Amino acid sequence: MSTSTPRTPRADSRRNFSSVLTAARSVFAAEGIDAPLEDIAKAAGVGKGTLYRHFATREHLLAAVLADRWATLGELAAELDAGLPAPPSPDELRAAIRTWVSAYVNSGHEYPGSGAGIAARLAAESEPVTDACSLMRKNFQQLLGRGYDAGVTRTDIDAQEVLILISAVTGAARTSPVPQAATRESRFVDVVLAGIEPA
Amino acid sequence: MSTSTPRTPRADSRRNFSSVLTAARSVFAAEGIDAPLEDIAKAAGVGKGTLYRHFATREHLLAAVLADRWATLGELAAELDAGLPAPPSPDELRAAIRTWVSAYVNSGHEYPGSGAGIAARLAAESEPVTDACSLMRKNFQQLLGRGYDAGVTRTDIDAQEVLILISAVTGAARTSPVPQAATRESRFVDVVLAGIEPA
DNA sequence: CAGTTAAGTGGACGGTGCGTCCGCTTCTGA
DNA sequence: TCAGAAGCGGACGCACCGTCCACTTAACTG
Repeated sequence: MSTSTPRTPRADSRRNFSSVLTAARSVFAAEGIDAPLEDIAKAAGVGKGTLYRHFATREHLLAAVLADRWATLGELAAELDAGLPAPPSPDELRAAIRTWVSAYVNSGHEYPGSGAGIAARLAAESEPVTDACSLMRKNFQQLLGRGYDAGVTRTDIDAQEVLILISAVTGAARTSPVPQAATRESRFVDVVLAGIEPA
Repeated sequence: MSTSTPRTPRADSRRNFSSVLTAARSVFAAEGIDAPLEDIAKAAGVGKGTLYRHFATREHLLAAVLADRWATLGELAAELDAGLPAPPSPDELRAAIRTWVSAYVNSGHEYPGSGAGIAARLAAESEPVTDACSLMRKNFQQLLGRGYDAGVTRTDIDAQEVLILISAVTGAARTSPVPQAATRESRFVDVVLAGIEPA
């Protein structure tokens, strides 16, 4: 009796939860992560109040939307790490890191505005967002750790900070006019990848 | 008669223009570059309409506020360039570039939020802002050009892009919780400076 | 298979900031 | 001194946010 009552949520509640999540994915994809929450509620066929009941803030909703994408990236990091030979050569490590970062960058294309937005939230340690990416970060940190050992990565930059750097520069690159945007993004990522190697 | 009438503006108009500009400086400094324009109008003792009459958008006002700071940075770039020995050594060039970039970063501390904001506007080629920094950019590009020659700077990254990169990463760093913010900023700047050197 | 009730809903509401518009005021040049 | 152009500034309509609460409805109970 002293323990909390875990009561399973009502059926309509669960239904609305996933309606909102689904709607959020498509609205964020179409209008960017700053889209009015009201649009999402409307798309989900629920009221604003219901949306807020399930996701206390935009952060929470955004984190929920990103969570599974980030889970996938977490797995990729683990796989890349596992796929590395016993003592990996510097070039193999660089390649693995670059591969992962590219995947991270590509995954960011789906939701406009996510670059700068994520950078800011990661840097600010926004609870819901950092929680949602904690596993991914842990696995990428693992990979990065092998970079430290092999001397291909600065030891004063950790996984979280690489994510911030990459998100920030891709975010900026993507606000550029279309002709430049794509090439800028890849050059900016290059700059960061080169920059996180030891001097 | 076919030519336009250049009529000098009325006295109250000029007065209000500078009141708004002064107010904008202090409000932007105190509340960040996203401060409500109404606050600035109030601080200047004018109505919102008057503010908009003089500065059509937030961009224009922001650009006007930043203009003289950027002029100073433009001069610094020219001086650093002029102060370089006839054939500068790579290290001398690196030092000059680093010095200028540090000055740029420090100047950004005055207005909270300017990092990410400027990065986005520079990348998006926001008219008023890119105009305001065109001289600074030109002079810094000059310095960077000598970097290309000396082989200490990637030739596929220009001055504009260095500004974007630096603004983006410092912007992110500054949203970090205070304990980390300062050290993060300097490490992030280091990463970019290292990253813009040729592979 | 009602009846009860707590969980859940959703839209109305108040608040903030934006940018525009236009009736009124003030400067300026004749 | 006065006419009229230039400039002023606050009221207005719009968009979005996040909260609140009267109503609905799913889920347990006898």
